[in-house]
Amino acid sequence: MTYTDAISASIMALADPTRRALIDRLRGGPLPVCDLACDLPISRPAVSQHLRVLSDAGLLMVTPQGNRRLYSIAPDGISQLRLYLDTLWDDALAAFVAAAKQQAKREKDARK
Amino acid sequence: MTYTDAISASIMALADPTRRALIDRLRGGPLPVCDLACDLPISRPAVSQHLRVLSDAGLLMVTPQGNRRLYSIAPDGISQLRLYLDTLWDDALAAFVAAAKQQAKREKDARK
DNA sequence: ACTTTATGTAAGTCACAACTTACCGTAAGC
DNA sequence: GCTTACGGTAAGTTGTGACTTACATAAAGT
Repeated sequence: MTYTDAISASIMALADPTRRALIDRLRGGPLPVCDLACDLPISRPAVSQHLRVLSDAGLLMVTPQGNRRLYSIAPDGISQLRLYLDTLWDDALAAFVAAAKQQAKREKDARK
Repeated sequence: MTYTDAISASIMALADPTRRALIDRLRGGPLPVCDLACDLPISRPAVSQHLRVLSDAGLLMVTPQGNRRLYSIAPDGISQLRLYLDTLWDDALAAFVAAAKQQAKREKDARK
């Protein structure tokens, strides 16, 4: 289960509101840093640092294009997170159903 | 899109490694605080605080049972996160495909 | 009734991460 | 070649959040 480390990095990267804003801004397609920074209330270096974190987590790709660097969402990174949540959801639901059954059984026994 | 705030709280709650450990520990079913705290390297109050954060984020449910409080994963909370990631993945994939097409077109034009 | 067990809350400490400014490359445009 | 956009890195500051210990509460056991 070494894959957990990648998941960990992804979730921690997405935890910051500014970084989620960046991700949401990239939903439409690739954008250069200046476009991302101009409508955020923080400095451009701060944006660069956030982009670094997101890239390291495997959530973003970079494609240098002449003078600029186009950032875009990496579907693979999102996919891994989805997978993690899917198994978590399965387990949670199974546990929920089991707990409900157990509760019903207890109530039935109590009525006797 | 007020739902983003709930998502925000969920992701930030899951960002902490200790809290993810708690969640993973609860995959099997409900557990009291002492069971959760005993195999973690931090104090029990710290665990209580983490459980509070997870509960506030809608990721955990509590069912008091006599002396103890049983914590369990709230499927609804996980479900909301899954939904968020699903739309994000859809957008990311669409953007990826669009970018690939655009790239192919550029290369075709360049060959002429 | 008293003690023990299980848990939450308060207050204070400390490390870290999210900023800032300053600086350094590198590709375009004139 | 110089200047101007674009963007990453370095170093320093600071707010926040993850701990700690100490205390409070409430149900169970004896």
